[in-house]
Amino acid sequence: MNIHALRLFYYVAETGSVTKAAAKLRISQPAVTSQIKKFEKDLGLPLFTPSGRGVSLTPFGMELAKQAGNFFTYEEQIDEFIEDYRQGRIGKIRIAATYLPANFLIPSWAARFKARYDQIEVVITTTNSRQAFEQLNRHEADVAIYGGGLEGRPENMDWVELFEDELWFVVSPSHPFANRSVTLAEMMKEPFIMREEGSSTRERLFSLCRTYDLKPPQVALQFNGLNEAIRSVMAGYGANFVSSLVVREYVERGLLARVWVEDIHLTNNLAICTRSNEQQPAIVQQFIEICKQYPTEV
Amino acid sequence: MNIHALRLFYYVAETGSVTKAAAKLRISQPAVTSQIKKFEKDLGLPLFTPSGRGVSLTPFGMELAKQAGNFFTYEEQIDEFIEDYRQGRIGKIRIAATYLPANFLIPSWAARFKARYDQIEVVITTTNSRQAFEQLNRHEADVAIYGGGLEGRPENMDWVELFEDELWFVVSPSHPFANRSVTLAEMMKEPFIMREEGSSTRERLFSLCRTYDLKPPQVALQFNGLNEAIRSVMAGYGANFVSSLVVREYVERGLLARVWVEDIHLTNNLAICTRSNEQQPAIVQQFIEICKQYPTEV
DNA sequence: TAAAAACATATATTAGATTTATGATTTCTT
DNA sequence: AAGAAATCATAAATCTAATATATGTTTTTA
Repeated sequence: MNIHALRLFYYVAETGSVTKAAAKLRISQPAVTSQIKKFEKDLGLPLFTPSGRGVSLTPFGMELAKQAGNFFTYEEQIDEFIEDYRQGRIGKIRIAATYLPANFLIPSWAARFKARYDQIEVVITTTNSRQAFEQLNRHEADVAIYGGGLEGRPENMDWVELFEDELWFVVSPSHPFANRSVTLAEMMKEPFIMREEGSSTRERLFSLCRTYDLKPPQVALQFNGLNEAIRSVMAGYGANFVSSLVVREYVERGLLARVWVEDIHLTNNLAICTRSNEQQPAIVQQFIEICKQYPTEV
Repeated sequence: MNIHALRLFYYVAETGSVTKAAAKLRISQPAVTSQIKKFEKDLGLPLFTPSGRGVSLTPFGMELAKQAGNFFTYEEQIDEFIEDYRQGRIGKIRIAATYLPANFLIPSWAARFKARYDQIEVVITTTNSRQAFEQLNRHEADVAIYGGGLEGRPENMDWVELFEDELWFVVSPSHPFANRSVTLAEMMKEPFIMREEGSSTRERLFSLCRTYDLKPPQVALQFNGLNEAIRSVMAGYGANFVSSLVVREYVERGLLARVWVEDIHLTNNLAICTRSNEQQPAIVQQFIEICKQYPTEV
């Protein structure tokens, strides 16, 4: 494919105008026009249609512009990689993670990694799971670390499963349900401390209610962070449904108490995810090795 | 970044030899050497070190080769995407249609089309005939499917005629005119169930009255849908003037009755319309083929 | 209706990639 | 060990392809 032509096309698609694209590229307008025309002829498909005194994209053009966008983003990443190397900053690893791993797992992995590769920059971005995969797809991240259900995992990814982690119902130790066994219906009558929308645990609790045809619990308080939510549970403001990894220590120290809800056994599947059919840089492979070696050491 | 140079570099890295890379690329060996040298100078980092009478990669070269491999794999994927689109394996077809075809013809065509090209998105917009052509002109639709008179068809369009369809006067079976032959003047004294303004059948009935210098019929009821209008005719609220395609089944089942109006034989011409002097994408051609093959199979 | 804006086309120019010819170094062969 | 073969490097000439300049066409705006 003619990448030069693809690039000019992409600029036109982005700016919506041949003239503007030419200005941005600092070349003449006819240079852009002729490249686009030739490109369309090569492809055998039209990219633009006249629209007033400008142009607008065909459906195919729109799709191609998206692809081109990702492609040139990747090109930029390679440039950055080269620049890092030239500057002697041997490298960088960019991790997109959901809340749980970012707060409870990555800190120890990153520390171990840094101890061995102290020159390597480790950049961690915390997002929800959808955005994590989008970042990976757009080559804005090298790996995604994901804790959640098995459903809804994207196709074009390689998965390295780390471990399974139980989801627990927890309340304050002074709560009547503390260390008792109750039905799901009873549990759902309690007020809950909730995380923000997009939290996979929140979604799973709600879908659990739909499955068993129960009214979702009342939302006592809502927090945009896991620690804050847990602190609020300890203070007795409501119940929570949360990864055992996060609360085990609190339960052991008697600051939180489990509630055994009959027949409900959900797990979070923790996994490291990379784009499939791709050769990963050595440092990325090294990082994944460390994660596999010390999966749960907090 | 110089992608051309990156490509030559990648071939050398893959084959492990400048000469072999040149042979694979079908260019001369000095062409490859000079590009690599220039690339190394641009980057400010060496990619190869001499090794015997050949070359071998530096650590940086190895990492860059991985990145380049992924990058060119992505390029190939874009090529495949383009090829898929060109072959009509993926894509979108946007159909602007008038009421009759959108309700009575396109459903079966679209089903057949989808069965063969399940990756293709089919978007159907129902409008009146004028707007259908405007959409086509503005490149907001790929084809227009039009049922109506031959007059008033825009110039700059290519037409594929599908079939002719008689327009019938119909009444409820208990109506005194049922299965009888009457004059146009007599027919026009009956109250009519009318479609909304902009309906081409409505327009043609009114222009028929003008032609024969008759007062237009009284409007018994007006509906914004064809099915609703027909149901109202069956219930005996008035007469209608409608495509035989729509009512044939009702007439055969004795739910509606024709009225033969002397010397009046109007037809709807059903046609598929595309912008002329344009090469249509393969999928659009395929869709038109299906329409031609099964014109009236409801 | 004239002016301005935006894209298209034709021709000329220029940048840069390739070829050809040849040199330098290393390895293989006998 | 010497000559042949293989491999990469360099220099000059050639050729391809992208760009610039000038101008035309269409559409919108004043």
